[in-house]
Amino acid sequence: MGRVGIRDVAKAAQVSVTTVSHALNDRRGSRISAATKEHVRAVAEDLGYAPNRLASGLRNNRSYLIGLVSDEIATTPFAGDMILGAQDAAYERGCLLMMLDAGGDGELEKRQVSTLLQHQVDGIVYARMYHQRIGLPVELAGVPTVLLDAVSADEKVSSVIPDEVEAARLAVRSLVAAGHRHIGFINNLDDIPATHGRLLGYQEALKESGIEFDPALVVAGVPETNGGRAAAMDVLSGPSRPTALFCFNDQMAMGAYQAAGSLGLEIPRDLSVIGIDNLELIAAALWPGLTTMALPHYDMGRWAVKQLLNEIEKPDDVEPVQMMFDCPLVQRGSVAPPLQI
Amino acid sequence: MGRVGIRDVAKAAQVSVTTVSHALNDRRGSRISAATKEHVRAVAEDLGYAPNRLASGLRNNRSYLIGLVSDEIATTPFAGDMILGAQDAAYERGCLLMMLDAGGDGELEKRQVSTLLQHQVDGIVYARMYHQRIGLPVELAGVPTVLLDAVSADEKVSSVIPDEVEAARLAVRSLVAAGHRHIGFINNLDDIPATHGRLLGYQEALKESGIEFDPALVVAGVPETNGGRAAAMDVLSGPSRPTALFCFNDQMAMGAYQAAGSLGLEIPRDLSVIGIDNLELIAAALWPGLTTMALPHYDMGRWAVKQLLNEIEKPDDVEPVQMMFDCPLVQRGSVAPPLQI
DNA sequence: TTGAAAGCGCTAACAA
DNA sequence: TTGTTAGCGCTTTCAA
Repeated sequence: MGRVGIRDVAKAAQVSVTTVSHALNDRRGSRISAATKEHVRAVAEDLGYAPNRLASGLRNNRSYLIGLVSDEIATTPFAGDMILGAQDAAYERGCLLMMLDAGGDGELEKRQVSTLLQHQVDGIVYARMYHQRIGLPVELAGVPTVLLDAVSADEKVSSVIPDEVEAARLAVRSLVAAGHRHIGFINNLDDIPATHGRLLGYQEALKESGIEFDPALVVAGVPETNGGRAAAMDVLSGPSRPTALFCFNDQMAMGAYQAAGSLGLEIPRDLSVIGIDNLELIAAALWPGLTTMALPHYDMGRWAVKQLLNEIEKPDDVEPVQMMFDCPLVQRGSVAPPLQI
Repeated sequence: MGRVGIRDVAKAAQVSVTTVSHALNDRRGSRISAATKEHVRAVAEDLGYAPNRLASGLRNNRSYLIGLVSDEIATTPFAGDMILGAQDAAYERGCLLMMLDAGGDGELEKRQVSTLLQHQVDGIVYARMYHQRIGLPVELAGVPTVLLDAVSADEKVSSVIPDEVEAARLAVRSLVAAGHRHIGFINNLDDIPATHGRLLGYQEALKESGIEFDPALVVAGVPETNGGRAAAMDVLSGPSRPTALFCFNDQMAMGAYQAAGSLGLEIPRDLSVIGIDNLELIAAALWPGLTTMALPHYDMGRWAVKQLLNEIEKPDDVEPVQMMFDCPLVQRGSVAPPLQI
């Protein structure tokens, strides 16, 4: 581990450390002759010089470290792409991401944030596993922060979320486009933005197609497979069976598949199903594959870090922006025209 | 952001910075009177002092940063618990984890490692998404490293993997214990340690129960749902249908469910199924729930970091250890006695 | 165009 | 038991 430092380079290149520093960082262009710059760089390369970020960070008050604190993203399959997007964006701007996952433990999260700050992170991406409205933790006051898959009540800080209403609208529209007019909605019963947004989108899409909203066709459950199964069982056994089901998420859609199976309904012949999430592991594994709306996790992660770095790099105009991303439709095999139209 | 430093504390406590440093870090116990120590700590707490890890790291040659470089763990649902375990272990020892995911891009990975080293990480956990045998990247030479879910060909570095053979043995044993003697194996066709290890365990478990190995009962496919579906379709339509299926992983088991469904076989009445992975998202979502062997991801992640920190903290006896963890059985509802025995 | 030197916040060897 | 002070590796002001 013979770490080679800037002075080793200076010695080898027969110049001063100042010159080396300037040659490697070229700030003001007109500082150094092109020749020495080239020379110094060659020597540095030769010696395998790599800067010590601890030292430069200490001096510059800039660690090139970004903290990402989350509730459960890291460990659940739902939003892995958020991390990837964030990581990519950070890496492209010369930063590293330090990801911490408190698993929903508020006290732990507090300590994690403090540890992150001790390491002098340049800013923090505060991410939630699913779109929610939150109060910004006090320990983040004064720290450059961007919210990922969350909005703050006071909107004092930038945030990025998916457009729930539009996602639902597009999903239902695609069902309508396939010829369906009798469309059930398997909703989540949790009181979260997605629940309300998607219901709204569902209603709007129906309205714009001149289909009357029938409350009997929306039934809620816990947002997992069993909740979807029960709810689907319910609405499919009802008096007027829908020909298509819009499901709150892919897991509930999987439950709908199971309900359809046990009722002897074949997808998509007897029943079309569309989900939200594009959870590869489920959507692609179902048979037939599940048509679904992809949550723009990668883009959101990317945007959050990009915005954060922008705010860090010019802290003058810290105009917080509330961003929303669209959810693209991913077609597989679970939507077809209804049997008799 | 009025950062308060050690000298602020010193001034406020009316002592020197040395005293503050010692009071807060208590190295050699007998350095400072209990009274002043208490006093200094109180003042520090009061001022909200938090050490600057960049500065102390620079001074100590110890960043308290651990790098975790992986191929795809971060972004796929398979091994999230490895990260959690690693994070927990790091956090308990006062370290932070910097996770980088190259998505399988070797060049990128090389640069990521170099970035990590620039940030002076104390060591690196080199993790793979699934158990494999690898050559250690050259850029890691001389850097404290532990392999996670991988072993190095030369065994010069510590590593931790799951016990594939034992996992399969236990899975098959539990099928035998339920009364099955006609057990199929849906294997992966990739040439990786898990493929061979699990086949071996399958064979050993049969042998110890006095069941003859029938090559016609093992059929391989791509390790995903469709591969499992095709393979299961195959073996279940064959001349002597097994009463139970041991599947390479939970996704293939899901495929087996689909095959069973389309053949009119009810699980677990007509067919028992057992998987490996305990992929919550699938195992719990299937109906009935999938009985499966859990891969010890959390424990492996934890162990890797613990071992790494041990090696970092006393670099004298760097005796690399090759660790193996057992896979516990997670019972849900997919195993029952065979219909007629 | 280049170099000397101060100092980022902290620790620890040395002095008192 | 406590304080003074020299750096850790780097950037940058100021002088040459």
